[in-house]
Amino acid sequence: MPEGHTIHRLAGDLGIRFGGRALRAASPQGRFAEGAALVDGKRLTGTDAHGKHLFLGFAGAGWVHVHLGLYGKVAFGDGPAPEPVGAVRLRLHTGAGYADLRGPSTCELLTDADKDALHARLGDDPLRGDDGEAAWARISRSRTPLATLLMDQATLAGVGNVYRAEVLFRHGIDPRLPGNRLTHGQWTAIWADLAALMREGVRNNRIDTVRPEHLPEAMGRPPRVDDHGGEVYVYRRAGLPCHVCGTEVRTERLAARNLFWCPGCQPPAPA
DNA sequence: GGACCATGTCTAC
DNA sequence: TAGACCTGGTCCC
Repeated sequence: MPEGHTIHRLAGDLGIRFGGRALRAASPQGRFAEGAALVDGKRLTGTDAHGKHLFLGFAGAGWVHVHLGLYGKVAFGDGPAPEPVGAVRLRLHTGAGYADLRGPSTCELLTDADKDALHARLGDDPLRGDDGEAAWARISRSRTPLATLLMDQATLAGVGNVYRAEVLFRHGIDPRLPGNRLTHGQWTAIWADLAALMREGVRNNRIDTVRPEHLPEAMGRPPRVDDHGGEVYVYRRAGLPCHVCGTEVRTERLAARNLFWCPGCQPPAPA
């Protein structure tokens, strides 16, 4: 599901599957009918991802910009495309395979200039090889809680609710710590960790954040299955014991999103 | 079949 | 900060 790793993975998969080829495009659901008609029959020249934004370049037609939002999905299939099931906003296909896009919050056609403007309002992306210093410049002068800053796409692009909860846990940082109380050393460690975790997320197409020494087998506990499909420390584990210290994982609404942390492993910094 | 929930973001008050 | 919105999965009746 859609944090930055999903989008980068999609950009890669779409490039491998369809790159360089002329594609048929349609909008069975109808809400992208005009855009689909404009790229129909055009060659896919390249794909790009920045944070949670996906871009598909079509020769002579510009860029299809997709944001999956909370519910969006892309489903791939081999062979000729069957009758569309459900609300398919955009279907791309060749005779040999197809991709169906459902439920995106955005699916629109952009010019190069539109795309540039979008990049300009997005922050550093751990999956684009950025060094994180522009993000640090904003974080280090903000009194906003770090948990909120990590999800501000203008500061940092691609991190969502799972990665923010998990990376703060891995670094033992209280999510409510104001940005300007973080040290540069802590930030470079967080940035490097995010880049590594998210690269692994792209590879595996799921979010795993638990260190090998904390996996249940290594802790002498029975294996577990997290219902969102990856191994995590605190995300959506409210009320359950922390895998590391046993303290009950807490949850709270912060800036209209659910936040999860372990008060034992992520104690408040001294004032 | 309906209620509810979700890894996101924008807009209006 | 509340509500809206895009959709599908899960749970309950």
